[in-house]
Amino acid sequence: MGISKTEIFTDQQNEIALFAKAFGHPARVAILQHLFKIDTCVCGDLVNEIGLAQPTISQHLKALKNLGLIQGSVEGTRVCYCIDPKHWTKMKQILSNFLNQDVSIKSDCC
Amino acid sequence: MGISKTEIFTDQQNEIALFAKAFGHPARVAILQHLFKIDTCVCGDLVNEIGLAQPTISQHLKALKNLGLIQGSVEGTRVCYCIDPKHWTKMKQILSNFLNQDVSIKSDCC
DNA sequence: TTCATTCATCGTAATATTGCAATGAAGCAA
DNA sequence: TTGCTTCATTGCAATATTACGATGAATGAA
Repeated sequence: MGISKTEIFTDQQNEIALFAKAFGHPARVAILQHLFKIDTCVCGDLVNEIGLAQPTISQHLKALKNLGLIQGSVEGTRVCYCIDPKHWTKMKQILSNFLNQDVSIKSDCC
Repeated sequence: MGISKTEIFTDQQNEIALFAKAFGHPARVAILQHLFKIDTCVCGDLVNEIGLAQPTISQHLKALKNLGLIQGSVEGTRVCYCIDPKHWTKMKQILSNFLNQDVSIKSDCC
């Protein structure tokens, strides 16, 4: 009913899904790519860089922050965001494990 | 407005988001893991394996199939699903490229 | 043919997500 | 103080997703 029945899945499955959902929107992909590109951290430049309204960007940043993938530090009236390397690496390992399951070479289905 | 503004993002960003969305639900993660585990293909066993109703599983399978990640072949009254190795590999490369962006080692944000 | 099995599709309800205008909170400058 | 800037939050509308009962299509068995 529009709500995922998380309780019938393993913690691992739910964790993979949670992380994957973070990348499930092009705006969040763009935000992360931009944070990677410029090694100094950015703030509201993301609003100019990506063509979405400021509240929308703020919402996406919040989602990424809640997952721990980015961190923000206040600098006067500005807020500086950057990748959180530790959590990014952890997430990367979890997703890579899932993606790298071996595809058995038999090409035929059934 | 509930609709992603895909037009303001690059094809690459939209593609990453589309694939990631496929893993953004634990049921689809579970389906894929099960298809990997048993190397012979499965059909409605997925309904028993995962605790969701048959139409729900069917819906998730359709989503995965539309992305090309799995393929299904009819066998009498049954339908046999399995990973599509070619598309899986392609998807894996696209997502890995994104995940493996270098985290610059400077730990401090701004 | 009739019946049972298997799966897809339809229709619908409940919830989630996306997006933005309006507003609020916090800092800095004058 | 006032005003400006920057960002977060609130509130709401539009759309998407998730889930399942009911039904339909196709096959095989009797």
